[in-house]
This record gives sequence, C-alpha cells and structure tokens, in this order.
Amino acid sequence: MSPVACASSAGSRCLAASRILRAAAGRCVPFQHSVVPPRPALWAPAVAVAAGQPAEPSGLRGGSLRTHCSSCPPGAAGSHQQQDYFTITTPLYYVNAAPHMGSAYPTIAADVASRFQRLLGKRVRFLTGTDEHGEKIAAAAEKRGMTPQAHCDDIVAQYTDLWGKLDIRFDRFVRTTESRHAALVVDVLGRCWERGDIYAADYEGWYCVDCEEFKDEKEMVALDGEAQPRGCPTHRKPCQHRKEANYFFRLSKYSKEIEELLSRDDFVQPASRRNELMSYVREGLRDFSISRAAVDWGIRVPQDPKHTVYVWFDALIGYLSGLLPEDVAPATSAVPAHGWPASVHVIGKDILRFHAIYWPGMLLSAGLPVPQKVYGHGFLTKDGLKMGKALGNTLDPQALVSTYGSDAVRLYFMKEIIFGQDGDFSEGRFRDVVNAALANNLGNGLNRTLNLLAKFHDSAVPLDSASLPADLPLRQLAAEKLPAAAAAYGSLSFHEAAEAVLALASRSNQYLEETQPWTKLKKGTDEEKAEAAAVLVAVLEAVRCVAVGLAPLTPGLSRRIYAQLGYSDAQFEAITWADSAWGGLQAGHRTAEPAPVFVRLEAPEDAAAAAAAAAAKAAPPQPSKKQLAKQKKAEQKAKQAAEAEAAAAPVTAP
RNA sequence: GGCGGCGUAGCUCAGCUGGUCAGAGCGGGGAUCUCAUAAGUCCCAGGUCGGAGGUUCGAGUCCUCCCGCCGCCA
Repeated sequence: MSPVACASSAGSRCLAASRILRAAAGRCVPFQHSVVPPRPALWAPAVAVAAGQPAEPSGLRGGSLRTHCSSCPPGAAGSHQQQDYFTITTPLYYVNAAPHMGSAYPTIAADVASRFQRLLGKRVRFLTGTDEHGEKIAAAAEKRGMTPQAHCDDIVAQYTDLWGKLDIRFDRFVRTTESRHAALVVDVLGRCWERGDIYAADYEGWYCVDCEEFKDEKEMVALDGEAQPRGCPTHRKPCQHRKEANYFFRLSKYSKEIEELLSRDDFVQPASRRNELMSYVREGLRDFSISRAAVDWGIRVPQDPKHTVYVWFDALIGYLSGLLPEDVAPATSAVPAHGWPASVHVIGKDILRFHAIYWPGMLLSAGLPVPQKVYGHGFLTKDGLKMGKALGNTLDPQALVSTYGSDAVRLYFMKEIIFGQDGDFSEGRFRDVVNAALANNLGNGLNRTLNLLAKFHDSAVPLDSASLPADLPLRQLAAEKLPAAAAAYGSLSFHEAAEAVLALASRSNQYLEETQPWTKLKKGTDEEKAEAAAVLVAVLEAVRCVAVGLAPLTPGLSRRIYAQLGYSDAQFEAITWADSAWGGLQAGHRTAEPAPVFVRLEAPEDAAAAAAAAAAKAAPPQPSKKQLAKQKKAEQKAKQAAEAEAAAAPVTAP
C-alpha cells in the first residue's frame, strides 16, 4: 500500500486506499462519522486577522503588489497571463495517526508553490486541512481511550505543529468536522439532488463485520470445508451477504464531459497519470454511492435523515468549504468569489480517480467549475523500500525536522525527488546532498566573500551591483537562471528550480577562484584592488539573487542570507520575485558580521553508531583516504595557525 | 489476466522525435589552494544503457520476444 498520503496498511483511508461505493456489486467502504459541535476553522498561526476581513498571507504585508514580473515567462502555469489569484490545495489528511512523510511531502510542495506565487504578487490561497470522518478514527480514538473529538483535536494539533516546524504557510486549514463544512455539504448535495443526479438504489454485496467493509467477490477466500470463496481474507470469517439501500450519484451522466476534461494536456499532470484515467473512463463510468444507512454519525442527508453522507462526497467538498471566509455564509453560490476554481490540487497518485473523475462530476452537477489542474505526485520510499509501520520502515518527519531543520528537509524533498516521479529517501544521501548544496557551495561561498568584504572594506559595499558590466558572466548567468527557475516553479518542477538557482552559487565559487580577489586585495595595485572589490560585489549580488530564488524552497536560509547581507527582516518579508533580478545591492550598504548561514548536517551520534554497526556487518568501516588526508591537513592547518598567531602582532578587537 | 509506466555510472537522474559509439549532481580517488563553514578550485576513475533477437550504413533511442519493478482495472 502506498506510503504517500497513507502510511497505514490496506483498508485505511486518507482520501486514499479505500474503495468507493459503486452501483456495481461487491464494492463498499464502510465509514463512521461523529457529529461534533461546531468549531471555528483554524487559521494560519502567522496571520493576524482583523475583524470582518479575510486573512492575508503575511508575505505580502508591506510589500507592493506587482502586476507584471519581467522574470516570469509567458504562459507558465500560474503566471500573470492567467488569473490574478492562485488557489492550491493538499489532500485533507486523515487523522487516524500523527502526520507522516507522505503527508508532509505534498504539503511542502504546496507551500513552495504558494510562496513562489506570493512572490509574483498573486492573491494566494493555500488550503490544507484534515478529514476527520470515518470508522478508522473512531477505532483509533477508542484504542486511545479518547472520544473521537478529543483524538481528532490531538492529531490536528500534531499536524499544525509539524507544519509550523516545516515553515508551512497555509492560508486555510479546514476540518471536515466543522459545522460550516457540513452546511456546505448539505447545500451541494441539495443542488445535485435538485438536478436529478441523486437516486436511491440498493447496494448488495458480501460484508465482513470485523472489517466493516464490503468485499469484492474476487477478494474473498474459501474457508475450511467450503467450496465457494466467501471468507474475509483478513479475518478468515464468513462474510455476510447484505443488501442495503443507498443513495447514488449519477456519475455516468457526466461521462462525456469528464472524458473531454481528461483529454486536456493541462488538467491531469504529469501526463503519465492521464492514461490510466482514460482507460478507466473508457470502460464506462458507473454511478457511486454517496450515502450510508448503517453509519450513525456523519452529516445527515436532509432528504432522508436515516442516511449519512458518504465520506468521499463529504471530504472533497472540504476544498470548497475551506475557501469560504468565516463571515461568508456557507453557500455553494458563494464559492466562486473566494478562490474557486482551484489552480491546482496537489494529491498523491493513489487518489487520482477521486479528484479527476468523481470530483469533476460532482462539481458539474452542482453547477461549479472544475479545478484547473490535478497534479498526482509520486510515492516516497525509504532506503529503496516501501514505507509503512507494518513494514517497519518509517520516516518520521517530526524527527527529521527536529534533527536537521526545516530548510534541509524541504530542500531534499524538493530538489532530490522529481515531483511526479517516485522518489527515495536515505539519510546518508540526504545529508550529503544538502551539505553539498547549502553548506559547502552556497553557505561557504557567502561566508568567504563576506569575510573578505569585512576585512578589506569594513563590510561596506564599495559600488552598485547594477553598475557591473552587463556581460559579466555571473550577471548573465543570473539573467538566465532566475527566469528558468520561475518557469520551473510555475510547472511544479521544483528540482529544476533548485538546480537552476544553485547553479549561480556554484558559478560564484568558480568566479572567486578565477579571480582570486584575496590576493589582489592584499597585494594588488589600486586598480587591481578595485577589480577585486567588484568581484566581491558581484558574488554577493549573485548570492542575494540566489536567496530570493531559493526563498520558496528554503525560506529560513534565505532570510538568514538576507540578514547576513545586511537587510532587515522587514526587507526580506517585502521581497518579490522581481528582487531575484540583478541589481539589488547598492554602494554604501553594510553587510553584517559574517557568520555561517547553514550549519553542515552531521549524523546524530546514535544514528551514526547504528549506521556504523550496520556497516560493520556488511564491510569493515574505513574512513576514506580523502577524509584521512583532510583530517591531517586540518591538524597541520591548526598547527600553522597557532604558529602564525604566535608570531603575529596583537590583533585589535573589533 | 487486461492496460499503462519504468529498468542508463555505487546513489539520484538527464539523454530517449535514430548520428561527437552516453552526460550531470552526489558519493569515490588524485592534485592544488588557504579568502572561507574539515570549505573552494582543477583533474580522474566508474557504464553488458535489464536480457535476447531484428530493422538500419549506424540504436541507449525504432520493432519483437523474454526477465524484473511500479501503478490502474477485473
């Protein structure tokens, strides 16, 4: 079972794995719903909301809104040529357990996309939240000796806590237990009903009491002494033949529209996802059940209070209810004025069908536009293996972010895994690639340059970066790479965006080696010293561009780079994508006291010991020759430094 | 079983509309430097492009079969 969006084993749901009730025999998913008191929607913690006003993302506060960005390529998804808003959603995560990497991954991606769109000046609505209905919730709560509501509240707190640690800046956090959500579900259902798209029909199939689930005939196994396969494969107990009345949604009525939708290049992405959906549609869309009579708690169907709304119908509408501000009555007609249709639903590939087929059908029935895009990202593995508690292979995002920090986690998953493809996490590789990019390349490059500026120019920028020649290779590379990064961000190609921006940092280090300003600054002529000063400005300006370019991916690091360059937090908060263009650093500007902006990642001791022990089994641990040589050099350096210090004149404290 | 996707250096990937008989990053090895975060820079090694056939002057790239992995559907 897919680890993404759902770490649990088969049968669990997080807008995932579970199968939807359909008119065909043998398909059913049980769920339970707890009717809970109304609760306010959670707002993003960073945003202070004035009474009666919708929340605004803090990133834009104080910044000027721009209507055009020269860095932005024409036609890019989410670009200015399209609407002036940007609505992005993650799945509404199932709160049967604490968040796992499978939910953190798409949330990070949505946050990166949101931050980029905010830098462009868009009115961004980043919607995430939780789906709190279902029998698994009740079971998990009971197991913990808690009410379902208390359980949900606790898990939701863990989600928001983790999102805070991962620098997730959502605008809306919707919970499907909110009364406003229920009200909108009822309203949407009413519209579909009036349209004639809901009808009563019997659903029958084989039911396992222990699973609380209907079984497909193929799934069942033959029990002892029986010829016919009628047993639950999990519990090995006889399934009961059940027939119950349900309400069904007339999805088949919208087959043509949905097939046309799926034929579009830009609706379902990546392109490989479309094929399986087209195959599914061509088999003929069948109506699906949207109610359950057997489940006591849930949103009551007003037209027949013996029924509660089936959880998929309910949860998908969270994308609508979550957009509505508190002061707006929960009505379907209000939704288009508040960021609908969504620009992109970011989802795991395992729940594509619900988002690309059922959801559009529901929306068409309710008279609402469909989302602009559904992006099915790939699955994650760890050390090449599927993740899952049952498999004993888990990746705890809380532990990861606590150990290594938000920027490292975000960069790895965005840069090293191609969004849309499956990807792997291994801790050694994680440290290596993050260190290489952020500590050794970018961080050291900035530090060495700031130290030179401090030493030879008292941290004052000697000239305008805009005055540097337009044909300066570093400047030209910036002019090439930052627009490329913008295009990549717009296409949700985060690894390409990261590579494009970081290429500028790499080139900066090369440029320093080519020009060796430290030599010229020490011993050069006045002209040579001026040239060297220009090199420092060029490199610092390039790093400033990199900071803006990386801001969606590594907001904390970018902020620290800006601080090191002498800018205030307010100045950082006010940046726009236009600031990624060359020319921001001005003569006279003072940089801060040099300090590392990214501390290299080290293996935790226990983990390192465990890794060493594991490696010892496979092969004797041996430090590489390079490492030994490096240690030796370090010792020599320390010795030389001590000797030099002893011989040098006393140094005046700054 | 049907359909679809994938298999390229130790790892992660590009190339994949036929033509320097394969590249990048990370890791590894060597050299060099000391402005700097045990960093930087330069150089090098690593490839049966899953396997076997075929088409072609020429195939990682097109066709067939087989093997393995993943996804969807029954």
